[in-house]
Amino acid sequence: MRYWLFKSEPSTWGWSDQVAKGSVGEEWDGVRNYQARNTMREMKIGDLGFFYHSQSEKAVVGVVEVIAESHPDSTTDDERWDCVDIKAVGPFQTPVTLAEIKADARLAEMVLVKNTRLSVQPVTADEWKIICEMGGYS
DNA sequence: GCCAACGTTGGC
DNA sequence: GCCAACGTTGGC
Repeated sequence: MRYWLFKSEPSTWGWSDQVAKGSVGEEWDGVRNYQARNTMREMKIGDLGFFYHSQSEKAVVGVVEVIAESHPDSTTDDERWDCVDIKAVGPFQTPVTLAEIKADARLAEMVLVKNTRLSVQPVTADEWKIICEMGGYS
């Protein structure tokens, strides 16, 4: 079991949109970046991920689960682009902000901090645990 | 709204 | 194959 982070602008596709899809979930489509795509290709069904709101909010707001492994992105005919499907699992009691993450020395090596522009990222088991605790998620 | 960082494209 | 130009993302 591995852990990941999915970044989205809430105005385009937010946590509430993801929740509205329920257990059916939704494609994490629209990714046009090789590094992010390669990360998605490593995902397995049952892996968990953080759902992060970029732009105005800049916070981890909930947890999602991978429900379909990498497959062609239905929003393009370009066969270079794949994506996975995810469903919402549950919200954080308290969103964990980027500022809080940056303020915690244990999280200084997070991809979220080191490579701010990457939209799909790996998260280590330690980072996962720390952020879940910060968010009151169990 | 600005700007830095980064990825991609295209000319040579 | 290199590198300049350009476009996009995302934090501030």
